Amino acid sequence: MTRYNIQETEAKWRKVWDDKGSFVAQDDTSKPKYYVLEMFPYPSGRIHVGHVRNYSLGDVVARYKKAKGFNVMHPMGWDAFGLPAENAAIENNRHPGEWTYENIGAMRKQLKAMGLSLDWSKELATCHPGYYKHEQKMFLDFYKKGLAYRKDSIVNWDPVENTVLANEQVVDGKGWRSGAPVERRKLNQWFLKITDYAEELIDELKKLERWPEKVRIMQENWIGKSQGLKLKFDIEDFEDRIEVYTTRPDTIFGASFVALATDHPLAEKLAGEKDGFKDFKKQCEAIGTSEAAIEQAEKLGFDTGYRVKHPFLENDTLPVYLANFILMDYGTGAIFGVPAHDQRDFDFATKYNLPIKTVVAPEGDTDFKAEKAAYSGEGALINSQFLDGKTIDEAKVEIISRLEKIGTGQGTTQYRLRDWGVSRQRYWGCPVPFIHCDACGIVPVPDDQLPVTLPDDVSFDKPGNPLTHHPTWKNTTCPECGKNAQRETDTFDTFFESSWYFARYCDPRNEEIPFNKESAEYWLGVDQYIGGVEHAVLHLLYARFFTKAMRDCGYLNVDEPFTGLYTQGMVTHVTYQDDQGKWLFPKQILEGHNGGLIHRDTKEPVTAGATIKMSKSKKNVVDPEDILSSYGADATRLFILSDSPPDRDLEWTESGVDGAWKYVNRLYRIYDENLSLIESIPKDAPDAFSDNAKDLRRKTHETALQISKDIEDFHMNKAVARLRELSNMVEGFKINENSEKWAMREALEYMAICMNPIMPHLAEELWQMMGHETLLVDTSWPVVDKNLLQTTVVTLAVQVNGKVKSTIMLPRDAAEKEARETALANEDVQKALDNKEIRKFIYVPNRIVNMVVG
RNA sequence: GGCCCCAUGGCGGAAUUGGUAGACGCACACGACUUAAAAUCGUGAGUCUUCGGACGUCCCGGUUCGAGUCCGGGUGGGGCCACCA
Repeated sequence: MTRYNIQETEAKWRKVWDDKGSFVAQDDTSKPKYYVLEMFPYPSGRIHVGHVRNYSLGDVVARYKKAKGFNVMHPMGWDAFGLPAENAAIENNRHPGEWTYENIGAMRKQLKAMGLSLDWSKELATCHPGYYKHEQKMFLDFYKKGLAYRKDSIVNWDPVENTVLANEQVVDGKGWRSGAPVERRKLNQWFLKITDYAEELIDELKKLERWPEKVRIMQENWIGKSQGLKLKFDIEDFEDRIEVYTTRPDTIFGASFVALATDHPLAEKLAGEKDGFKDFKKQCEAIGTSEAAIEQAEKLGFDTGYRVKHPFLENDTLPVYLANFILMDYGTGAIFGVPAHDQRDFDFATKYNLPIKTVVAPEGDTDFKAEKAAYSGEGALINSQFLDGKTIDEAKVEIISRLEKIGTGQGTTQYRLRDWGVSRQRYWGCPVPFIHCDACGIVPVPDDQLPVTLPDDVSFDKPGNPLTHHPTWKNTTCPECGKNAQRETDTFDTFFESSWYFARYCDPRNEEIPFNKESAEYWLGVDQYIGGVEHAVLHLLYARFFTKAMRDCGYLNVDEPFTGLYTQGMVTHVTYQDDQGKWLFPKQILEGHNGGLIHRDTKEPVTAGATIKMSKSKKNVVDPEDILSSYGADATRLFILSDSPPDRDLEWTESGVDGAWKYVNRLYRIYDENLSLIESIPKDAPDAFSDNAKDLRRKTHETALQISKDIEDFHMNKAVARLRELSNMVEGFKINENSEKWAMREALEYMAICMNPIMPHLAEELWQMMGHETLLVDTSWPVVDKNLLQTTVVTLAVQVNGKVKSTIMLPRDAAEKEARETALANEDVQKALDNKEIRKFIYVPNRIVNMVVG
């Protein structure tokens, strides 16, 4: 018996595929195309188990679709700009670029060890000037189209690091690295007008049928479309009017105050001179930006002393407050407060002793009063003059139409979505291609001067943006007037690069064009995109927006980037701690003689804790490189695809990988032991098959069919189970005659092809062992003979009063009479019937018999 | 607080979409091989049982000849968003 040498064999086949260019995609319109893409990795230095899961899943799809006759493109690249490179530069005194490219080299090697069917000829890195050049041009085109603009905005500013922080980098109101309290600062920043596409982005979600419902709902909520009313209030003794936005215009008669955001343009005008205004503003700003702080924050108000006229109540006026809970960047930055029907307004009114007027009552309770809390449920209008008795929806329509008639209000659609701020005060990103000129203002960099490249000689010894500190880089001349001017030193948010890379794979080496338009229109949208659900909103929304913006700037005629999306679950692992509570790596753990866990070196006892997402801080991580080198790629892939459905969390266990490894070896043994038996069998099928052979053939064809269904549904765990069922049958199959030999060979061939998406190296090796001259990767998915699938005899359950009492054998599609006779002839059934009268006889052919007895 | 998802043996999970619950695997037990262990192979197992059966898919109720699956109510767990008017 030969032993299966995993390392050698796997390396051998990877080389063969590589030398033959088996996975290099060509534009070929004679075949249906299939574009498989996994979210590209950030080159942090090493791949982690999440990557292994992501790329194993994608590879199953890519290899399967190739076998199914599709022209498959399955490329890989690197999301190479980002903060970690700068942090590494600071810590190790290295250039971010050098660090990044070194990491790419290391990770490419790791990925290649997985035997993925990737087209490496299309590899790209977003930090390459040949990549970001096109991105700069794209931004200029967006600018021309009015999709990019500058405005003042409030940002999280770290006063120690001298930089803007993303919301995620603010922890408990402090900078994540400096620990300094974050300030809110107004900065002039670049924005992309994603809000222009709010309607289309929300509308086209409906068309993305092959996206998880969950992700579509998340995007829908994020965009947050709401129907409402904009309404202008006249202020007594003041020339301006206050415009408010509400989604509950029906409650207008319950309004008891109007409130403005503290940074509303009118705030200063109305209250600027008043005592205590400055203190009030300071108090509001002191409240942190963290969620916890906001939640605990008390409602604060400042009475401006002004009053507005109620649009329907002649002599009624409402006080105008400034309030800390009103957001300037949603709606109009002003509201009318209805304490009885909005909890925030209720809290505010209680605090400042404002009237609480109930105007909506639950059905059948017209005397209802919202006394302890706001009531936001269904009901009918009360205390509202001409609205009384109407439902909320009817009242909304009525109010909007009346106000539109008198011209003080207008029904509007509002979105929660904000424009995308893309400026970052960072070095390792794509420079924003603009020039600041004292005379001409903001001037785009001319096309022939692109790309604006990053300087190599940078230092990170001072906090803040190295581009600003660079002695010469920002000095340039104005393209319009020729005078001295300065470059923009901000770089783009790194979500910028990932918003269009899927198109760049269509001619990634071309420096002249961002992508080949014709080719991109052939390949896009991505038929199957796979990645973590954590990108459900940001990346996936930005990429959708970019695609539409590129379309409108004439780049390509595609509406949506990803027609199919799959979001995979996380990989978890048990945590380990020693007696001192120190976290330990799984590979530091051994099982002691008494069954308890001990430390591999110190032999001290160890406790196993919760199973949670792998994280470096809890040390519950395994290094894919260790796993790949000891178990090989096939076993690793098999394990990761085996038990858990891909959208759920996967618990990594050492015994699980071990089991997968055993199965790889077992499969090899099955083939090795059977090959000599079937060697001499002629290619042509025999005229007749034994029953035994027929059973195997049925299982073989059924398995091929099931596995293809399972893969198409992303039920990789089920596909593995089917494969194991077939191999179990093959293993126990006794060969007595030629037709059985023939069926055995067919089973082994089909099984190898079905194995290929999951364990490609082994499958290729077995294929060769069976004497095939061509490669398995170039072999088509097996043809399923539907005639073999149906058995002539079916086993079906016989129930008495809904409880299974026995099973009977019947010819397929047997008539009811025969079913009844066979069922009644059954001893167990007779016993259960106990001579009682059969009141009803139910027979569903090939499914079930059920008898109801009295 | 809002929106969404989930609940099946000791564990991960299957179940033809309303038709024999527990496929496939992990862990376990016993047996074979071995001086022994590992590896490998074989056998067993939802629970209780007076060995006739009875019960069983988080709990309560409903629809149905028949419910893990559908409907109503609850409990528990998870995810996303969150002062969005």
